[in-house]
Amino acid sequence: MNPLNPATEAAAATSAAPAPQSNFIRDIVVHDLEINKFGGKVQTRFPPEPNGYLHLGHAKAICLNFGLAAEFGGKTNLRFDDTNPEKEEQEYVDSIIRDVRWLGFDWEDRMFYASDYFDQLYAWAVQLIKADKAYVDDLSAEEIRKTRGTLTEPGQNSPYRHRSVEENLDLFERMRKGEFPNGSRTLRAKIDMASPNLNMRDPVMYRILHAEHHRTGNKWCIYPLYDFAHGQSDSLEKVTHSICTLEFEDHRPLYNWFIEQLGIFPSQQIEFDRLNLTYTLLSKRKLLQLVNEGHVRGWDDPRMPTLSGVRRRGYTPEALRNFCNSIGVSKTNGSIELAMLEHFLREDLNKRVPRVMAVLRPLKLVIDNYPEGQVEEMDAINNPEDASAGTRKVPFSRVLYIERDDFREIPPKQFYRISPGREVRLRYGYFVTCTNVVKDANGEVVEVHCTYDPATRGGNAPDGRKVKSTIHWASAAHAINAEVRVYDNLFLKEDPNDVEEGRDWTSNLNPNSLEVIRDAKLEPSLDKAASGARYQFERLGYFCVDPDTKPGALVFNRTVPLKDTWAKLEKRAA
RNA sequence: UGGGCGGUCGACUAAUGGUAGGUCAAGUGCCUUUGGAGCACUUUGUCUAGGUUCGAAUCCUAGCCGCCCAGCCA
Repeated sequence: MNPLNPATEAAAATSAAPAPQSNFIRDIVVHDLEINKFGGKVQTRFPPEPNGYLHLGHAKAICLNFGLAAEFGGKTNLRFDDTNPEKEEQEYVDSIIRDVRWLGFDWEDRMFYASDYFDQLYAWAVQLIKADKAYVDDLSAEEIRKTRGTLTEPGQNSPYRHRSVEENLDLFERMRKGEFPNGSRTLRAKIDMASPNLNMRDPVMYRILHAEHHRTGNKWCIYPLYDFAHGQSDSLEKVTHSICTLEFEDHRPLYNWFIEQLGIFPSQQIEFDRLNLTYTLLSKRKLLQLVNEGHVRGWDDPRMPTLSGVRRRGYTPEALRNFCNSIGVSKTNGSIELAMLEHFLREDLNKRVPRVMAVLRPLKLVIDNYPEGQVEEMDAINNPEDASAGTRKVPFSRVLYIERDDFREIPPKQFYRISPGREVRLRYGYFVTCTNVVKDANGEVVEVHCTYDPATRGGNAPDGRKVKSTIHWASAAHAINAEVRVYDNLFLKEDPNDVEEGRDWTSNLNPNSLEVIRDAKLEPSLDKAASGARYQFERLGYFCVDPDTKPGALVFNRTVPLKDTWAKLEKRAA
């Protein structure tokens, strides 16, 4: 068997990925190419702030940026937008690098940091001061807020707006030298305090922050804000199409204003809709809160929508890419059903992952007429979707474990599994007919007894008789024990932010998002399963080996259950 | 309320003045040694009202609804 694990992933054949469908950004690129807008070049970038772990929303942005450039022979840079030393950390940089690589993208030698450009940005600020387009303001944060105006009223000019160029130059230089405390002064662009776009009301370009930066250390005590760093960083990297999310639409006029005033390469900002997924929160701030408040075990908790979380859960990069390429890109705010993501996950796993038998909630099945002490090695197919995956042997004996759910003393309508008097097939084993059950003092069934038909070895009856269902099993004497972590949605509501007055989104957390099963019974071929290896537990779902696994103590995560027609029928009947 | 941006099957997304199509979901049937997978079929849609036009999802006008913006966050 060749279970897929992360180590061999890069070498694994990429499943037939749907070609990214047309979208409005691609159309713009095609058009720009036609009119030779950027000399026939396409340059994009993925610009995360290293203040948290990447999540599925970032996967969409990554696929879009790298996909677009690749399609048109361009390049994509990885750039860390690290202009706020108070929130950024090396740990996050490292995780981002790991995650983008894992998703399958390569920025070659083009890994940059906004902090690489601090000297240039400073020089540009000086240039704007000299052009009387920027000034040092002594107003406090509070005062700036008060004089900014409101959505309907214009703001008022700062009393410091008309300082001389010389004084501004001097003050800005002294800000840089560290002569002033945090918050005492800012550098502001001189635009228009009456603009209907609040971003144009003399936005702050630099603030004083006596804080150590994860890369520049204590070199700086003033740091540029996003608006004074992002566009120029794009420009320096000759980014042709600067793709960002919708909330930056209002910033585009400012983005363009700085580029025009500075007379630098005119990168073009294009905004698209953020990814929203049902039953999922995609906000770094809230994910951080989940981690900090201990609602999950960490950024890579398999219930987290972070890339490290879904990786640990058993998602494949291929599934994620196929999903991202299929959901489209637009400007409408919507929410994609989680079922869509899971579809692409199952589609990929189904084709590539070996099948194996595992019993999660064991119930003893005794075959009364099977010879005591006899063991047969049954042939089992590793992957019916892939003949090259071959076969394996699975030991069969008199006492087996079956799934508790596969037995009903009184079978409901349409329940085809084991119940008294009914014949079913044990996968790769024999036909067995349930004869009676043993109950404990509480009346709970603890043992199911049956007889087998020796003529049906392997699972076929020579007389051609059919059976309604096939049951998976594990030989009691040979099964290995494992812990299995079964996950459900982290949130109870489709929209986790949908809360009644006075409550917050954490009240929508699903208290049963994790169920730990400690005594699952697995077929013995799994005893050497390596961390990260993925399997389909037949009839149950896809599972992968968690890194918590220790020698002799296997731990599996349920990646996603198989579609379950019976569960659906049962639910509908209820 | 000022500004910006949106509204196409249940969800997502195409159609760029000329047959409203695809994927997911849902349903029906076939097939099946996984009630898995696969195959076939089916249901449901252009926010509203006017207008332009031979012809409008697309253009115009007026509404309605939703999202974003008042950080020295990004």
